[in-house]
Amino acid sequence: MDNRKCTDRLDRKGIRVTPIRILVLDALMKASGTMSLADLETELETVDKSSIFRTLEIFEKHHLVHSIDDGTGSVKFEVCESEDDCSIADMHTHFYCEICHKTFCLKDISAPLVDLPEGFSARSVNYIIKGVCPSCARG
Amino acid sequence: MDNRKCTDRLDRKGIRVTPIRILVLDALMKASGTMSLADLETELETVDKSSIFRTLEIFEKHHLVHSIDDGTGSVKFEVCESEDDCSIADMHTHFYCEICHKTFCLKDISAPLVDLPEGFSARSVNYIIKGVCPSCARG
DNA sequence: GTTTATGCAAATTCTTTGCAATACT
DNA sequence: AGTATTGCAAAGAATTTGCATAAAC
Repeated sequence: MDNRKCTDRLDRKGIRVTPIRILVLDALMKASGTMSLADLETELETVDKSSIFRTLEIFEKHHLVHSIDDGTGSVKFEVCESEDDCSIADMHTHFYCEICHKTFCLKDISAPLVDLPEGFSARSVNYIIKGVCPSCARG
Repeated sequence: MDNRKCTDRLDRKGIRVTPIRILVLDALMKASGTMSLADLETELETVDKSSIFRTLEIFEKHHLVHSIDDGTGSVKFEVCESEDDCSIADMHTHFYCEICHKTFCLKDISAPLVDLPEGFSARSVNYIIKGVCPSCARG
């Protein structure tokens, strides 16, 4: 576990460093894709669900992670790409496979932002494409 | 209530017509925006939650309605625009106001569809922009 | 010593299912 | 008669909160 990296990042965000916060952040940073609260609970056996929940709440408020709702009924979390802020430009496309029920982060594809009618102002974008992933299409 | 219009539409989709299905479809067609199961439950006092749920399930399977997950924790439903099918091209942009917690259908703005990497095939798109709506921005 | 974080348990909310009763064909 | 639909009740799943304990400043 890269304790140092996590500690630094928490520090820079002005989030007080605690063992649990390091564990949660580390798990998220190591994750290949997104993680749900349940995923984190499974991975961090020793840590209580509510602690993880509140940790994620803090992380999100400080724009260290963002949440993605892929329509599966459980919200997914992901560490923000850019260190400084989690802007709209930072949001990328997600793909949900209806066969294997996995959510893929297509980090190279940023979420499109359409022009909104007069008066609407955007703060974040949730862009999920659902369909069949390559490995499910094969087999 | 425009009984006739609902009956016709159900017929054309090959969905057996029942009083409840007419009620649910009518409520959805009259709605200015999207409706959650809870919204429908409130509006159709006499009808049980589970009946509405199963009705929506059937409607969705027959592409008469589609569901939108706006990340609020309750799935919203909406009658498909095109009579025939509810294709990707049919999906439009939704806007969720973080102040008043309302979901707006921007029917004129179709949901963008990015190019996916080799192997991924898209079946539907969920595109939600979150921010502040005109009336909340004002007051 | 006061504030903040954590764990446990339980409440809430939303969704889904089992089953008996009813209505339709 | 036999199938499909509905209501009631309750199960499930995910999220959220209250409160007491423990840790940090």
